[in-house]
Amino acid sequence: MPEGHTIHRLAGELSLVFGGRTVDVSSPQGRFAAGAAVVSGSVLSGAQAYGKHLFIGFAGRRWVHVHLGLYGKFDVLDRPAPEGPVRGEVRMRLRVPGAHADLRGPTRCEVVGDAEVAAVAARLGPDPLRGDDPGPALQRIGRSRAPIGVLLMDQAVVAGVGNVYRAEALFRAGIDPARPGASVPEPVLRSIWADLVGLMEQGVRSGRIDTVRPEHEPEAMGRPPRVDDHGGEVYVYRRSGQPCLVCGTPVAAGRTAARNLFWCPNCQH
DNA sequence: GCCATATGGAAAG
DNA sequence: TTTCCCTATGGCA
Repeated sequence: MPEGHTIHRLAGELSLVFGGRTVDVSSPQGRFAAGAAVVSGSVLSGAQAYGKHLFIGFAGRRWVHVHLGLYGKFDVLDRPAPEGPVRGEVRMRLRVPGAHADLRGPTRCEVVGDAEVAAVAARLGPDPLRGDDPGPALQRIGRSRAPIGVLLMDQAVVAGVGNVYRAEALFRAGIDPARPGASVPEPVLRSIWADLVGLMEQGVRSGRIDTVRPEHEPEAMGRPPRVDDHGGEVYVYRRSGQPCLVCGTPVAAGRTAARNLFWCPNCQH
């Protein structure tokens, strides 16, 4: 479930569990064997998140740069690594007495230096989860003819927003994803930013994406709760054809830039 | 078993 | 705009 909130949450968990400790790093699958050897046995200083990029810091100014991509997973477990054969394709395993973490299916997992961390941070737009100034994002969107739905997913514009937060923030703002960025009034852009900050901070705390306002929650509407793969309750994401939680109109679906897009044609303009 | 699918992004055409 | 990569899972023979 890798949108920015997942990565920031992981950074916190990794820092808490492994920070200040000497960590054994391995690659049961083998594809990260060389990198693991570089950092294994050194002290893990802490982890940092920039958008969807995770940097795990080790003594000697070395970082393991991890990007989960579409289906990567990084499980941090408060118990010793199990004995015996490793289940599945574990690219990287972190291990200390009493805890371990397994990384599977990442798009990227490599040892880098400070320069690479800085380069990644520099090419990303402001991150709602880092307390960044939204100015550059607002300006870029305000000048662009590209659809607001595309701009919000562009990591160079806003870092950390993925397909779920994109769809949900636009629904909550009542904005049609196809609208050109420049056509969205600046105050609306500001409120979308503030909304993303609140939603994503909540996501970091809960480890899931919940976007439905109290007045539209299942208990309030007399319908059964619904939990999707992302773990939470949402208005439109992956609800195509089902009635909009606010107006009952069937939720629309489309594909833009090879990604699924969902919106309510009645509530969003 | 096979196929489709997924919250991403980079490279190729 | 399409293709490719990385992995697990659920539906369907």
